[in-house]
Amino acid sequence: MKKEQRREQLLQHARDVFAEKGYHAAKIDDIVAQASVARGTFYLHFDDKRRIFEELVDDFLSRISLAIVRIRVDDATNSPLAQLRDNVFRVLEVGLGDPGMTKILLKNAAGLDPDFDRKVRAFYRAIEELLALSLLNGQRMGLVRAGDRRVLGALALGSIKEILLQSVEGRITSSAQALADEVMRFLAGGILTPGLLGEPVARKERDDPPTKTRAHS
Amino acid sequence: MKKEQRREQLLQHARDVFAEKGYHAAKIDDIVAQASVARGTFYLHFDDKRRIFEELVDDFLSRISLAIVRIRVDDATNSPLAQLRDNVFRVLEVGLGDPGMTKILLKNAAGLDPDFDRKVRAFYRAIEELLALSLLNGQRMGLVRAGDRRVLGALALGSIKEILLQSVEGRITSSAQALADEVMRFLAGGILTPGLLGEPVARKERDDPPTKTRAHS
Amino acid sequence: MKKEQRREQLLQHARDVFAEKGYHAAKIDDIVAQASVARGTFYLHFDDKRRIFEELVDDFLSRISLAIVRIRVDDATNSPLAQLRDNVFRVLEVGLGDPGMTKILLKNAAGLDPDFDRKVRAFYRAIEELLALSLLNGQRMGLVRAGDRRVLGALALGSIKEILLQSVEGRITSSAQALADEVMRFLAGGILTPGLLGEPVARKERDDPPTKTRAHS
Amino acid sequence: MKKEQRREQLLQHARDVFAEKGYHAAKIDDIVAQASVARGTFYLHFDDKRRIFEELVDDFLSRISLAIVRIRVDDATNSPLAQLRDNVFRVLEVGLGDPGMTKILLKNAAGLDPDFDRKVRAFYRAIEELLALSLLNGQRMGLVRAGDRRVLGALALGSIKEILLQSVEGRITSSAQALADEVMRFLAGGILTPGLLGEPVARKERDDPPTKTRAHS
DNA sequence: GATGAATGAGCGTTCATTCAT
DNA sequence: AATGAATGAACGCTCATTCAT
Repeated sequence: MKKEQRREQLLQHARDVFAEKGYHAAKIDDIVAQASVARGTFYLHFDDKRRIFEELVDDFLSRISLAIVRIRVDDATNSPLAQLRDNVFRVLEVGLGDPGMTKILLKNAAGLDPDFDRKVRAFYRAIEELLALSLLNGQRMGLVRAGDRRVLGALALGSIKEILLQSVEGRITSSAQALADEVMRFLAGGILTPGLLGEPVARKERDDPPTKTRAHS
Repeated sequence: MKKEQRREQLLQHARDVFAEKGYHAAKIDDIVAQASVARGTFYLHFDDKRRIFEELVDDFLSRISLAIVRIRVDDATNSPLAQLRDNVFRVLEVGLGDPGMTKILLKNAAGLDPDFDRKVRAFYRAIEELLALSLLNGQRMGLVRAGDRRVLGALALGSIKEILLQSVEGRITSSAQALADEVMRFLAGGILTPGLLGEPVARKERDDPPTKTRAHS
Repeated sequence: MKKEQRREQLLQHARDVFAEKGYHAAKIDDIVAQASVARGTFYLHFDDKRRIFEELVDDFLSRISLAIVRIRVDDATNSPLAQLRDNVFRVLEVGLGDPGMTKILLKNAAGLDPDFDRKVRAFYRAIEELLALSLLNGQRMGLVRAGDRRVLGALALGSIKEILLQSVEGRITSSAQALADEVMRFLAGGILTPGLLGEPVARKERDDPPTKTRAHS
Repeated sequence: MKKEQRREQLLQHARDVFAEKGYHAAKIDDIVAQASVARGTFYLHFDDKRRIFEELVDDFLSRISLAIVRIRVDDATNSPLAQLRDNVFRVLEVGLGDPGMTKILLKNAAGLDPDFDRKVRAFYRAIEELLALSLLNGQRMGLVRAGDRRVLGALALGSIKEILLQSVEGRITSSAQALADEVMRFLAGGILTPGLLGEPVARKERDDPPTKTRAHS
């Protein structure tokens, strides 16, 4: 059990150092100094620098993944909307509960290591796929307005990511509950006073959205 | 200006290399190889690696800054809403016009260099301040619904950032125009069908938002 | 041309250091110190430690290989025996001409690096094959007495290797010419006074030597 | 003696590991893993890595030394030649009986450790001295032909070393008996058909051999 | 005696930066 | 201005050895 404790201790300290300095600026020396162990001890528990980071990221990503529960339309007690709100809440809760990893994942999303970059990219792809699918279902049920699901998904995802980022950087200090409510309010009605932009509701749902191709490369 | 050309050439190649490999994986050797000059030549034009990157970032950030025009309420020809839409459009246009820098700024937002981190942070702070101010004005004019301006700002900012990110990564392929419209639609009415969440409009504007303090550390 | 000189200089110094300390005890620092260049300079010319060593070994082995000329039975001016003697002489000459590499190859013949071990082994195998073949031809021509060619080859090869080893270690100080003569005398008549062991000449040549299998594992 | 058993067990496993991987590639971890003991246990029985290796080498060298019995001219039952043959046989027997140590001693003869290098060198010097002395006696008795005893000794020694090397590497598979006979045949008459090189017997014995000094350094 | 976690000196390698030509 | 060889600080990692339990 002692060994497992050391491991855990090193993981925590590593997380802190990575969060504070970023992957590249975080030296093995920083981690072991913070943990007050010798350099060799680190390699007793982890194969190399990349590995401990990967373990931290894997753990965090799986916690996020577990926080997202696929929405069930036949749930009697929780409406799809309530389930969506719960998902948002749980993701925010996980993120706020581990500010270090949240910061790393949101700010150092690439350029650390080819393998690692791929992993993070795959994670986001999965999220985006799930979102697109949920939005399609939402559209079919009349809960989500018409529009390109990729774009709608990006808009929603971006909102949540930024809320998380500013929270872990201390610029927003609300609770996960309050923020989840804010996000839901945002998704439900934007931030502008209703009626300003004409009638967005009138649009018909389309499976193939008429997105014009971009002009510039 | 032979010298100025060299400089410019190096800047372009450096941008490409940085965009492709990220700051740390981009070696001076890669840059000079792309530019077909000797290694020493690089240092004839730039003090060091950090500096050329900083110059690229500075240039990009100032182009973004120039794209954002403070909204004037007394503009006869353009409503505040139209001005907002123009801002969104121009920012998207700048971002899509320089996918390399956009990618770097959105994915490697930290951990490159202490000085550089500070600069990016300062840029975002400025944007956020401007946003908060604009939102306050919007609330006063009845254009923006009530709510914590920091949170509202983050929600809006995040949407745009994510749209940009997914665009430069090729997962969204609409034009800046179309995307600006989508963003405006989002800000105006969210993505959910109206009326689902009760009456969000009924809330009163509050300068001090009643955000509950977070439970977990 | 300057670069090639540096390379050559490093090769020479590396050879000396390797010869003096052996592969493992030879540190990059030793090599660069001996060459009076900075550590980085080494890596400007060679990929890594293994590589410079490999280059030295490859070069030496190919010089040895070139010294060995396949014996031609139809050579009018040089009898097969004279050709054999020339081969022995040239091999000794190459070995004595590069005592450092000779010492390394004869004393550190294994345990340096898996790739390198394989290379040396392959070299010796090739030599042994050539020897066995030459001995077969010699037997057919009546120049070589009957006996297991592998064993005969090993006996001859071992003599030459030991002569070389003791020469480069300073315990034997004769010239390559004199040593070649000694080796030929040895191959021709051993070291014992003739007639002591009965009639070794009476044996018949056998292609399949009757070597008893060993008793102990 | 529980402790003595442990020691012995570790020695055997260490010998196997050293033989398989060579001194440097053999890690303490490999040895204790083979022996199924904890790492600390190793240091309960041996001072350090060099020591256990030294012990193995010492043991092997002394077994070789014991196999070599000084030739007695006044032995009624065994002629000097028969005693020589017995020596060769016993050395081969010891070598073939411990292929691991034989391989190490013949292939990693240097570069392991300064102290150890010295010890091996001293052993070979002793062998060579003994050989030179025996050859002198042989010459005086008319059993050994004239010639530089150092060179003659090297030629004989090299033959035996190579036979051993190729045997433990599996390229020669004869028994120690058969190989001893082959070696004796070789020492008695070389490998060439008699009479090919003129009359080597005609030379007179000289205490100071007329070896020309080498031309190249 | 046995264990195995902890130690830390040491080394190979990288790469931004300098400078003689 | 241009070149590219040279520099050396810095860092990740290994592994023989120690020591508390």
